[in-house]
Amino acid sequence: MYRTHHCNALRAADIDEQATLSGWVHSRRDHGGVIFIDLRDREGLTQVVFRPEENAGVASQAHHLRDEDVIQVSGRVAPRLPGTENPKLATGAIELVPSSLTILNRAEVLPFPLDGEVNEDLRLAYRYFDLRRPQLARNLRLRHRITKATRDYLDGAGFIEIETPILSKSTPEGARDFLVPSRLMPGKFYALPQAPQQYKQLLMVGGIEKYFQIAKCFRDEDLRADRQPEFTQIDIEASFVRPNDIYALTEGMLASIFKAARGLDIPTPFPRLTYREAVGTFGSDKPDRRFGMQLVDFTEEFRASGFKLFRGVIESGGVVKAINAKGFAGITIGQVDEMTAIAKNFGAKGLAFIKIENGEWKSPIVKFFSEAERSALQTKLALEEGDLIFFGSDKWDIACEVLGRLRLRVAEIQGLTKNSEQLDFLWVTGFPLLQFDAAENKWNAVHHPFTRPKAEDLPLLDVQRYGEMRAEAYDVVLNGVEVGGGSIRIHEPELQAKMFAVLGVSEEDQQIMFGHLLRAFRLGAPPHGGIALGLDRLVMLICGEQSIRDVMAFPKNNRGQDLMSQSPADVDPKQLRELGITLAKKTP
RNA sequence: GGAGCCUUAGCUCAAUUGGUUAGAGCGCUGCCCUGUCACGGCAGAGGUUGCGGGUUCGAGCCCCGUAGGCUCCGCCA
Repeated sequence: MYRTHHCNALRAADIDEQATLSGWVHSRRDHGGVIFIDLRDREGLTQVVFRPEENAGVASQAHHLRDEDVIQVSGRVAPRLPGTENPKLATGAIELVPSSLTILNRAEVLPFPLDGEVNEDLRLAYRYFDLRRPQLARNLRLRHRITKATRDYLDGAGFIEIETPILSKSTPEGARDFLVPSRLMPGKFYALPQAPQQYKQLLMVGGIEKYFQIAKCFRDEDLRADRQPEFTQIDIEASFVRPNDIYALTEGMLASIFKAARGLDIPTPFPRLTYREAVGTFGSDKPDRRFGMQLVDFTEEFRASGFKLFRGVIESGGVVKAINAKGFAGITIGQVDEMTAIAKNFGAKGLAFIKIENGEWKSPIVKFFSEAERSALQTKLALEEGDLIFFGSDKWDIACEVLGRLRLRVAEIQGLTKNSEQLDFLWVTGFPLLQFDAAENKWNAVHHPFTRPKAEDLPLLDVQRYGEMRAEAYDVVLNGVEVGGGSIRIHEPELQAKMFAVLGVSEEDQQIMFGHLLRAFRLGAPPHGGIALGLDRLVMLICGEQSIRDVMAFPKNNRGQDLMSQSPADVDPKQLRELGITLAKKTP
């Protein structure tokens, strides 16, 4: 038996008991005579004291212990000498006085210390070692609590967990696929699933009615702090449901998750905003509402303005909007440049702003404003000394996005959400169904091609007013992060075929790529819909981390490499021959 | 594909205007130390300043290129 107790178990009540502990040498304090070891396992720390006068052999062995050696000690639980108890340690009232010490494994010189900041690439190269950090260990355990709560909740709601294939089929829309070559059918490829989308819909056709999966998904796109090439979704699909059913289910599940993980009762139901409201008021379809700085519309006020720039934009169908960056009039030249760069990056031609300083409105454009226009700005933006107005005047979506991005950056600079404990959940609904891609000269699905148009917008399909159609789709947003999204699906073969056609998929290609789905819909497909939540992002938010890498056991770096195992890597030419693959010569 | 920041000892960082032999803390090695818990003390080892080129009497520092890391934009149905 390696242990009788773990390292966070022994208390004053155990004094004079015999105990055996196993774990890592967390720290050693060698006084030449007496030696203290903090022994660590995943549960905590226990001080072990070696006294030469009690057991010279064991004590001399202990002189050679180094950090992170793995040892086993057996002995007597003793009270600490009066005055030497450590209140910072749960086991601080006692110590173990060992009669035997077994060194189970030595640790070489450590690549980096486990406390303090270390470069992430080094940590990733030694991930198995880095996982000993309390932070990462805590995150993985919290992640387990969250998936456990998810399974328990969905099981209680009658959902069945079903695995769907990882070796799947490439589809044209969406993200770039990871491909897997087939050996038995040379020249053909599987694709790793971007999501179990079609399978879960086919499970609905199969009469499962309530499905879920903690599903690995794969997308071959560039990485970010919150995007990895392989990630996990809480994937849910149900039959005979309307959006309200999905909302209630998701809210209940998230409440259950936050209760299990953080002991918090989050208020439900979540508020709902339409896409138009979210973008129009916050400049984002995943608004962070933990601070104000809302977008205010001044299109009517400036319709006949003496300021030609605004008037011209409005005359050509655009809008004038503004935000009040409170207390930001002291903005530096560098920050003005940064804000202007942000504005231009998101499509604005420039950035107009007004500082309210020393009771004056400071800006080259103020002189063009009428008294009524100034008064409207004053009132609707609730201007005070020290405030700063940013304007967005452009087409609606550009003006909104520019101000939305500025709003987030100002909030970041001002630290408005720093140390915030607030959990702001909301639903965003009524997304556009389709978006025109000028570069490809075609319509693309905003969500995915299986998304159901809102019933009242269906007539627009036949008159080809695609851009005005809204989807029966919804996102759930937490603190400005999209943690999930879903939709009610199309279950009629005719409508689905029509959607494919709008998206530019020929009838022949429909049969090749989606024939099974269209055929399934002709065999009694129930109305259905669902949602998928990004588990990694959710865990990240619950753990208070900035990156999903910190809530995954073995994440990849910025370029999709595993710095520990050095993947991706070259393969043996024999493997390629079996697959019928020849590598193109590298172009110099 | 683009932008920004970064790269000096095993780790985290410093190094004045371009100027002597590139320093500190932690870690490591050796010695001392019997109540510490960030133990303490003494001594020591450890550097191609990412790499290549340039400017200069002289480059960690300036210039050009390149590699790598992170963040963001594009991309992510």
